[in-house]
Amino acid sequence: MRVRFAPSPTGPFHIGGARTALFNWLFARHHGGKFILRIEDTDRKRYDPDSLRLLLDGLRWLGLDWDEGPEVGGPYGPYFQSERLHLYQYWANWLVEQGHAYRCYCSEERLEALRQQQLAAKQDPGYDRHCRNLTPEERARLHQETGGQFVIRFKMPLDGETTVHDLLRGDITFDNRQLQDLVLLKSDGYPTYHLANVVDDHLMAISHILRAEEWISTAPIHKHLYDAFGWEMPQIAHLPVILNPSGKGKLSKRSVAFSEGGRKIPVLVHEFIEGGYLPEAVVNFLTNIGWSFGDDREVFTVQETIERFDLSRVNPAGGAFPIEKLDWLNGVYIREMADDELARRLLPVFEKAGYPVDLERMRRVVPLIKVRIKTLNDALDMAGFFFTPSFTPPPAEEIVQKGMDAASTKAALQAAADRLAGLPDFSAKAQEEALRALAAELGLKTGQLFGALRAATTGQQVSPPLFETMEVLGREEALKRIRRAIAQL
RNA sequence: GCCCCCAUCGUCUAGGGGACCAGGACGUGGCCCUUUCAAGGCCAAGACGGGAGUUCGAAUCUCCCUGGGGGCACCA
Repeated sequence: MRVRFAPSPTGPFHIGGARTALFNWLFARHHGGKFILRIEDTDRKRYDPDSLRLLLDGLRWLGLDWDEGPEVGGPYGPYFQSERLHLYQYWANWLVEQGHAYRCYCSEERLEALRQQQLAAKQDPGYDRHCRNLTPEERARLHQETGGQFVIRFKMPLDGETTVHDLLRGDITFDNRQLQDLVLLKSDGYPTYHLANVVDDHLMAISHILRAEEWISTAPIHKHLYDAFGWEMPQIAHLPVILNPSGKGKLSKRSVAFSEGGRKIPVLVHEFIEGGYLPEAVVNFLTNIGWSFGDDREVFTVQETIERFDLSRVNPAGGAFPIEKLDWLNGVYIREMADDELARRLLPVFEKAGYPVDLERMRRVVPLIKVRIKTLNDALDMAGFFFTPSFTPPPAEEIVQKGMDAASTKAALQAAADRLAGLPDFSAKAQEEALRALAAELGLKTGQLFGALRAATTGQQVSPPLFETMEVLGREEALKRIRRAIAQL
């Protein structure tokens, strides 16, 4: 079995594309087949040089390794369509010679005028097959007049029906009269998607096509192309589309999408990377859209997915992008990760945010924040204060707790500092014992005393547990922060 | 407008004629735990779009309607 992912480098790598790639990859890995990456760079107008890097980086980040394609080569190369132009030209001309296609000399202006006319007359827009039945004389004259500028169009059957078998949906029948004499080869010598895709899938011996639902309407077109070539069409399945979280419109339509709360949700693979998501969580998440593991399980490894993945559990219905589930799932993966591993992954995040990184300290911080973060980036807000070189205490109003004033807070912090300074050991346990006793002596609620200390030492209202935090900070640093807070009251 | 696809809790889904007064998960609400915030535990609310038909029996099969989505380029 040979499957392919064939993206077009015309923009950033989209999560919908990643899902298609993932399903193809899973299919190949499950069946012991090959996963081919082919770059369909035939649109010179929309070509975006950054997108290839984004694509390759994204695939690698997700762990979707390809057996043939860019950077790895393979026996069916080249894997960039722009390097295969001679093949498309050869096969397009072959179709012309065989009478399955023809040269069309119509100008863009004529096509545009035709379209306007059809629209005005409330007719379906489409090419009127003007050049399909030219006499050799007319053909020669037009060739002369246009200076040999032409496109090659496919001769679509004028009547009858075409049935395509979809692995997920069964037989789908189309009326041939709906089909156009579409362009196979553009006037710049580049192929259109239809030609290049069919030629390459055949030449690369692709056995199964797993592509997004939005391609369904091109299936009969491709079927006719395969028939004209006398080639066998690969087995085909159309994966359900992913809709916006609102369920309105497909996700890939715009690169900016918003959830109900108005939060901008990531839709580009690099946004997930930069957003602090874990690739294993994203893969698990994507796997659950349109496919289910069974046994009421939602969390599972890629290995388990590979073992179980097949088309029979793919749901043909499109659905909304359940982004809030990714946050939960990412949190699950973070909590299940070994502390050491998490520390290692957190380092570059802190480094990028401008904090001086320190693996030793990070190892000690991780157990305190692990259950409190959903993304790696969350750690910045939760634990940045551990790494701030010159920590500044927050303003007085953030230190003074409910039911207290500056004077009582100052006194309480001073007393706490004295107790902490006098502790034989600075363990969280020893601190807690001493400070609970102190709170009782001062007639304060634990929340009042601990809250003031929390604000003083972390600068935050929300933080990891206070005593563990101070233990990691170290007695010297903790006391320093408390004293600076006192000075500010 | 034309063609095509799809239809179970708000969302992702399980379900393949009786095992379904429909199961799981996210989210939401409540309680417990608790120095904040989480995590965790327990509990709760919450769906088969509508109508015909087939059948002893339909979430499951058929048809119609409705709704949603996709496609109609010298873009992929």
